[in-house]
Amino acid sequence: MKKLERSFYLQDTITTARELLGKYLVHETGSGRRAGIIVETEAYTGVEDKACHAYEWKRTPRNEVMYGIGGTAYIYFIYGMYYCFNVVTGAEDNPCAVLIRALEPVEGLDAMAQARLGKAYEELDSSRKISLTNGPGKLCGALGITKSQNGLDLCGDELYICSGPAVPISIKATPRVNIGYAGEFTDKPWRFYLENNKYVSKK
DNA sequence: ACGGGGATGGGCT
DNA sequence: GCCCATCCCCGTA
Repeated sequence: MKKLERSFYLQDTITTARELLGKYLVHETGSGRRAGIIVETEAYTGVEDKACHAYEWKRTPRNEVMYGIGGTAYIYFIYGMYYCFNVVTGAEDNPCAVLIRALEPVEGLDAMAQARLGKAYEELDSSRKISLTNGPGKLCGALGITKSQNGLDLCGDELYICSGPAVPISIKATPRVNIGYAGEFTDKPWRFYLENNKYVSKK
């Protein structure tokens, strides 16, 4: 299990979104490591993509880090209560990102259960175990990801992604979730997930 | 099973 | 003052 290098993140956004499936997302917190396998992603392909925060070169304090180099963490606050974690892709000044939508928990299960529900992992029924990380806001809660990690370099030591086991995987593609405002981009099949994985957020 | 609606507050016009 | 790349609960069946 090797930390992904810069070159991985410099690939085009859709390739990166597909290749992130099966990789390990790791957060080294003050109280231990929390990690999970990435099972669902969405590609936001840049200034032409009406669903992308940087559509038409929009540049504000919130999305500023999207203009950085591939391999930067882009984390934003949404709906008054949740965070979403994204991986910036491609060269600088080419603002694209991949939203991580779901994880399969691997390490730090008790810390995740504590963070989300205030309980020990083994106290949870199976549906509560699944709902620990089967959505973008949920996985941030479980891993302890907040705005304070916005802009971190994923080639660093706090928040990073590792290669997974070389296992055959089957990838499904569908339209992205909750972007009905994006006109002709609404139906682009840029959401990817591991088929048959029970931690995927929907269908 | 499925759907409707409320929570909740930063970000931006 | 409206929007939002979400989540969870509480109806109906």
